Amino acid sequence: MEEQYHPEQVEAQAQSYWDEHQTFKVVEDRSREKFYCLSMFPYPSGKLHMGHVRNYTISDVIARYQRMQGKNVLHPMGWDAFGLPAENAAIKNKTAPAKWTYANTEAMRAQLKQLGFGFDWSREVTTCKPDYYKWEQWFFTRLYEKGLVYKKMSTVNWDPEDQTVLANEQVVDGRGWRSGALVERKEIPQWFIKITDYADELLADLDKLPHWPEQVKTMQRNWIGKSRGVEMRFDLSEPVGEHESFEVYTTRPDTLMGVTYVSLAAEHPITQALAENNPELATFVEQCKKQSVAEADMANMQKQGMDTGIKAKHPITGEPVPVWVANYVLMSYGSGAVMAVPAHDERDYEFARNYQLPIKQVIAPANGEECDIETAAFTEKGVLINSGEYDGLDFKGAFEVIAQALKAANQGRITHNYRLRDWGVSRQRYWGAPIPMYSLPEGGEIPVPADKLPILLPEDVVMDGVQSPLKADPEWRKDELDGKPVERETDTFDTFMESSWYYARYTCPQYDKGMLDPEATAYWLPVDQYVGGIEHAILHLLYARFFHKLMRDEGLVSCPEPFERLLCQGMVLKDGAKMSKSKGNTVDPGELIDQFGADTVRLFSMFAAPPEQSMEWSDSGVEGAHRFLRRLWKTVHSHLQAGEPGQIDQDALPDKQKDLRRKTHETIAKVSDDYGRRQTFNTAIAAVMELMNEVGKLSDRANPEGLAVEREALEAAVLLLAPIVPHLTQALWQAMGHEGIPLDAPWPSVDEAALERSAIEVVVQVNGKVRDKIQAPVDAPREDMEKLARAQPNVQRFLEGATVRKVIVVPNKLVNIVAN
RNA sequence: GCCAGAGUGGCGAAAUUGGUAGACGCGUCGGAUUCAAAAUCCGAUGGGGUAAAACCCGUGCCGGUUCGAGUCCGGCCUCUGGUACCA
Repeated sequence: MEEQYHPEQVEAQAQSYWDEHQTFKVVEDRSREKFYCLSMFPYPSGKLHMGHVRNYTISDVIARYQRMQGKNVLHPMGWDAFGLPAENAAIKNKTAPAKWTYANTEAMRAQLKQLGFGFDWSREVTTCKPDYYKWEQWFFTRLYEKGLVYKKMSTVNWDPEDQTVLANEQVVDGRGWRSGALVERKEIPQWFIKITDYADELLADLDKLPHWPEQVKTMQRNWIGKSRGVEMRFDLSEPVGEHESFEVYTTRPDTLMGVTYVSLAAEHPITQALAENNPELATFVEQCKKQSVAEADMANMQKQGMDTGIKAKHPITGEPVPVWVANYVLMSYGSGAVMAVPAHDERDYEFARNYQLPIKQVIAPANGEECDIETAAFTEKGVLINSGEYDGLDFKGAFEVIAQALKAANQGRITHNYRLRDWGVSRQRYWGAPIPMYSLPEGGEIPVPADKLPILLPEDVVMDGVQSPLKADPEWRKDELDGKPVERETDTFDTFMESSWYYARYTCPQYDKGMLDPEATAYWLPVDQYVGGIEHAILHLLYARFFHKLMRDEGLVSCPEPFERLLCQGMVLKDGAKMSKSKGNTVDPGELIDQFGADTVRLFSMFAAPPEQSMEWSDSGVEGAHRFLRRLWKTVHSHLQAGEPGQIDQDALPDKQKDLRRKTHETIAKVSDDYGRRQTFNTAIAAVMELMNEVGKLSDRANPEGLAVEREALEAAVLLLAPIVPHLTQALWQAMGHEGIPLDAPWPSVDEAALERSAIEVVVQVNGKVRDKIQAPVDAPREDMEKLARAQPNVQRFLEGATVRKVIVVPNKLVNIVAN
């Protein structure tokens, strides 16, 4: 063994060992317990960034730990290769998106290997390759046949200058990021998948995920947003064209008598019909089109409206209610119409104040307190007032009685509503999987038959920066079906489609008899541990759960949920801000590896913060991590120089040696818990550092027995760190005379005899403040502890002249004497 | 706006079930080693206070529950993620 730690040598050696022995290649083995450890696959954007390093280090640590528990571990990697950045890069670099993407996957794969991640590269999946998206296209046609796919008009950002659809991200301050033109809303036909059909199941099954973070489940519940309310019909006082009424939904039917106006969306058919003969309204509707489609923008924008002049009848009283058009009512949410109760809804309140609409209070606080409706809306539930026969009812009573009245009058009914909307999967972009649908010459659409799949995306294209090459090329769309000409859909899939099922494809990446091999999915699924960024808490994770249920209903997978346990890692920050190119505060993992080695980078990423928390990058912290590894190396080296260890006879050990053994076994217990249950790798590392500090203080190298105690501590430290710094620990493990690698060694176990201690430190408080600390025998009776505590001089000082009211004794921990 | 988080020394953090606030690391200061420096090793390090102790204060802010609150409850402030076409 060399005296100095040379990471470049150690790492090259370990990595070539893994390559030669195909250490991370796994196959189904029904005789062993499996563990499927998955990290969110990267978008191949160019180089790895620190967020990737953190993500994949976490999953690698978990995968290696589980392997040391004896499990058959699958830890795959692939590329979420379709997406918008490839198109932008293609335009900028005058290259094809495919070429750019493949170059990036090459570069990033090399970096991942440098970091020593134990991926089974034989299962690599690249979503932009036809053998992957073919099955996605096939699955979509199956969903179509099952009635789970439909086409409808839907709103997009339209750049009138480039004549193209923009992503929300491409709209900056209301203008197209390239053209600078004011962006408009435009309604175009798009494909949707009925995720709302699965809303109840997606909601209910969150309860089957005890190992998901509570916050993620809460976010998903709120996103699905199931509510119980009343759907009711407002009849128009006189018909508008063919329209005689419209529907609204409310969760607060108790406020129905406080309705002072109703609002329609600009795109509502009644609004459209009215605008035909009302130029002023038509202008307002046009104005409404010049605003963002993003929810955050809509919620923050100035609320504007216009009185249409027509009236609707209140569904209970029949009194006329003015009908307005408002920019904040969206056609794609619910029915595109809302009833307004300004006294009890903040948004309606603000709107009514702006336009001097009446505000009628119909709810009073339940506790009889006053509330001033002149200053703010009262949005809590309470008791009905000014509501005629309903006065005095509470929310629950009013809900039922008013719903009953609406039902009796044939004006409405109780129903459930979801905030969740169907999944729009059409994108008017090139770099995505073509949507496998044909338009027929006689009109209508049919799915592309299986034998015509995949619909290939041409890779050799030139991007002009404006239009998708699929749309620009009139030839591409031409196809033939049973001798008849048909036209291909030129839209491509939302890239969330690919990321919704890649985890399943990893179980059988080369399978060509179908989308998935049910035997492979039955063995490997569900994923036991999923690791990825919190930013995916809703969209990706909800779509993937949805897709899983769709695949289950197709007989491709057998479990109800795809991800058993979820860990959402925090962001990597530098100088308090997210690392990003635009802020210029990025750190290049490659340079760090060159300087310190992969193990140091991995160690620091795990040590700086617990995985869920955002983590502050620090150059000197990295140096500290490196220092620790050098120290560990040197300690093992000098230990080996000191001679051969003997046998340990626990009972005969001197106290110092007993202390070191206790520390060793306490550390094994603590670190095992940190890896397995708590997943706090930072405290696991801190515990091993403490152990190494104790080795420095307590080791006795003068005799074989002392060397044996030290050897035990060092072997424990090496095995406990093996998942985090796999190269260095492999070298040390072999230097200490072991065949094979730590990864295949059993996880160290705790020797209960070594943990035993005779005395324990107990804190003594007077009135909750620490006044002394005593050494008490372990499990001392309460009376003894109290007596001992009271005897301390400093405790007596504080008890002087006071009467003891109560003594609280927490066994083996603390005594608190309450006195005054 | 709405939904979900976070806030503890000079810095990253720890405190796992309501029971010693600051483990571990970084930085800083002092010392050893060295011709000198780097590296390494040893020691100190929340603020106030003391010769040293004792003691007092201290976990974003205000209030509450409790023998005891970083931890639980109510109300704020600031920051972060998501907000359906960034992934």
